[in-house]
Amino acid sequence: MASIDSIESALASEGFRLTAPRRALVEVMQGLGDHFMADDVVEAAPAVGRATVFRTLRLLQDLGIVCQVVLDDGTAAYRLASGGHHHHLVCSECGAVSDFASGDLEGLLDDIARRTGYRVDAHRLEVYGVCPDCRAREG
Amino acid sequence: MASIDSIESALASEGFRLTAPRRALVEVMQGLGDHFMADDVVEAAPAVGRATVFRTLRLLQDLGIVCQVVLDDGTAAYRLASGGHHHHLVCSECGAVSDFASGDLEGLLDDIARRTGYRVDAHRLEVYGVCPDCRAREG
DNA sequence: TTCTATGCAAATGGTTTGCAGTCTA
DNA sequence: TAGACTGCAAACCATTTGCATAGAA
Repeated sequence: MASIDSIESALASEGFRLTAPRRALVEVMQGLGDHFMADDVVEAAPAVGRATVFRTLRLLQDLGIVCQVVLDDGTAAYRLASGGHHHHLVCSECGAVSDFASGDLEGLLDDIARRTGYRVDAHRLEVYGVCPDCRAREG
Repeated sequence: MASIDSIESALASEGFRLTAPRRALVEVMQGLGDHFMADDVVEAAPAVGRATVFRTLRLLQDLGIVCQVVLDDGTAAYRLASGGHHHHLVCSECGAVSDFASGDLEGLLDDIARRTGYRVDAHRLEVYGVCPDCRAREG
């Protein structure tokens, strides 16, 4: 999870400032756990206006500080990005979201490019299952 | 692309009927190409009520006849499913959506399961790039 | 002082729901 | 005739926008 300082410099490098409301929002997001909806942030930061929450989420997403997770049911949630390219592992039982990187996917994408003639630029992989904790709980 | 007949039996096997509006919607979707938004269907089928379009899309999605495509920008579109598990290849230039199956991904998922302790049940992979036609057009 | 950022409230857009009427087995 | 299905319109909900104000360089 990115530190406030690194977020501040990421903003600065694009000409944006880490204002008080933005700082408050980042802190709230850090407290919200591994994923959250826009509305969770709105509720957890009552001092910050709704519009600012959405504007900030979009800004942070553009900067790669926040990323989207597509859940099981197709709805989207947000998450503080762990940095670098990664994929999400979503637990269908408890909703936990964690991430993983996978170099192995690159070979697969090369293969797809070769077979289809596409130039492959980006991808999105979400994996759904049951996390170790939930598996243990269920025996 | 599934035929009307196969869709009718898929519906029947779950106790649903292929009514006239539903048939009209499927025909409209077939004419809409490789992907479409709910609203495209609403506009292309003026004789069918908006609510029926949404109810039918959901029904067909539950039956696996229609699938969701998550586009580049995170918005979701629909598509008549090609049957079986597959992934989507989305062209960022022209928006074309095609699909591909990939057995190679299974090994990768096994590996993820092994490393994380998750029981992996499902996944969603969307690949974004530029299709051969667009690449040719741009030289 | 100038430009960015904010808050509020209203507008928007897509999706769902309530309900009375229609169709079909 | 009973149950599934439909259309319409209203309700809903999340997100965006307009605009006047506040704040930082």
